[in-house]
Amino acid sequence: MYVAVYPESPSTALTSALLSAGYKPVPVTDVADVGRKEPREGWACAVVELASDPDLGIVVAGKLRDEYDLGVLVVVDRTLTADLDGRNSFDDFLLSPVDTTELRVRLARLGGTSIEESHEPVLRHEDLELNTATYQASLGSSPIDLTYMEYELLRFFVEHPDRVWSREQILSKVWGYDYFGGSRTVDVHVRRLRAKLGEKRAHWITTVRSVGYRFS
Amino acid sequence: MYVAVYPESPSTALTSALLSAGYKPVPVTDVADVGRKEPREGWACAVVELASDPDLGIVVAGKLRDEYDLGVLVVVDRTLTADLDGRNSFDDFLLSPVDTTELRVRLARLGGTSIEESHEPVLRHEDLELNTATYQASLGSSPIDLTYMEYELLRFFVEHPDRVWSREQILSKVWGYDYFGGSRTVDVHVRRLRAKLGEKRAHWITTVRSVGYRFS
DNA sequence: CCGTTGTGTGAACGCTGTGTTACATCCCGC
DNA sequence: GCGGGATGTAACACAGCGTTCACACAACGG
Repeated sequence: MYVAVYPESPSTALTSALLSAGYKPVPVTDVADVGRKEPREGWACAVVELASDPDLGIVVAGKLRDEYDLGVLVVVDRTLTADLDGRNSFDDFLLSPVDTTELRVRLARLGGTSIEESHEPVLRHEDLELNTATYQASLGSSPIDLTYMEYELLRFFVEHPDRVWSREQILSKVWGYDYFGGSRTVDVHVRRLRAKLGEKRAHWITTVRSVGYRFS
Repeated sequence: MYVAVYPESPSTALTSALLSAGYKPVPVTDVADVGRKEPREGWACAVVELASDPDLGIVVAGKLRDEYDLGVLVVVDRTLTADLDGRNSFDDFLLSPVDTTELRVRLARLGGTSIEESHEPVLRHEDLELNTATYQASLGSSPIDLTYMEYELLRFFVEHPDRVWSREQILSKVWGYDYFGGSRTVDVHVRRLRAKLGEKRAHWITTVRSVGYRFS
């Protein structure tokens, strides 16, 4: 995980914090240097330390983000925090003295799954996707049409895989604690789910005889 | 600029920092309380303090973001920072003790993104245009005549597409959180909207049976 | 091999949720 | 106050869906 660090001579505190967080800091002298020194696997993100020339640092941050499409974390002295107000040329910032754990978490948020994706509450299982915000489901690229109870049941399974659930447990968890109905209801819905999942994926729901069902 | 603050009894340090940053903190007891106490102008964002029960706080943060579409800032004790790693149920975080300036900048960054959108006087969806300044709507080049409630409902949908909204959520967001009326009201207005949108575009509003409506 | 028990499957039933219409009420300009 | 449009509410019909039933089949033990 290589991280481009500007300016060329970052504080030793920042460098050691980056190292102990598991990153390899690479100092760069200017924006173009980021292109020249880019490692084969690419940059994880960039860190810009605002020190002697805060305004220049802000500009560099913007260029790194716009021209190189990097996530940019700005490290700012506590006394200069107000300078960041209204700026949007960086993705996140951090006050110095740097807290190593905070640095690690913020870099992980930058580098990890993009913010857009993480905004969507999507449950996945292999090529199945359940978008809990839109109540839409899809297998691979093709959407599948699930009724309300089918969706709720499948969501329960995806959220609680790899263990056996009795029909009574499933009824109380999916249909509600106060539900009184025959346990065969679960059977029928499981069957319909299997049918809609298709032959290849029907075995995701395993019958455990005289116990219940398991999803995996 | 109202800010929903969870849990109900936030630390005095946080409260005073919010006040001196120019925000009005409103303590909420739980997720549903956010709907009940929502001011007319809406929330600027939400702040969740992780204290006695960090896991619960994380869950609440996620619900505030997903169900109420709020920007969520989490305040975490330095010793608990690592708990945030890998979590994505919030938009930003802040270490305590709270630095007032840092708080102000981070809240501005949170609110700023949504303000940008709402500052645009014209909302669009495909060939639909809603001019929020003049309260006029048009499909392609032909203007359509919407009543006040129709306009407000359509605006809500255009501003919050691609997710399901329950009738209760729509009522509280469009009609006002203190509105008590039958949820069939929503049905009827949705129907009127569909009629005015025309046959070709009526499906923009999808019925999600036993859940609500989705605009996309 | 048979009897029992548990599960898959298809069809039928009944109910809930929704679309739709009609009507009552409210609001505002005249 | 009157008229007309906008909005809320009630009533009804229907489609979709969940539940139940009946039966066939599979699994298991003796």
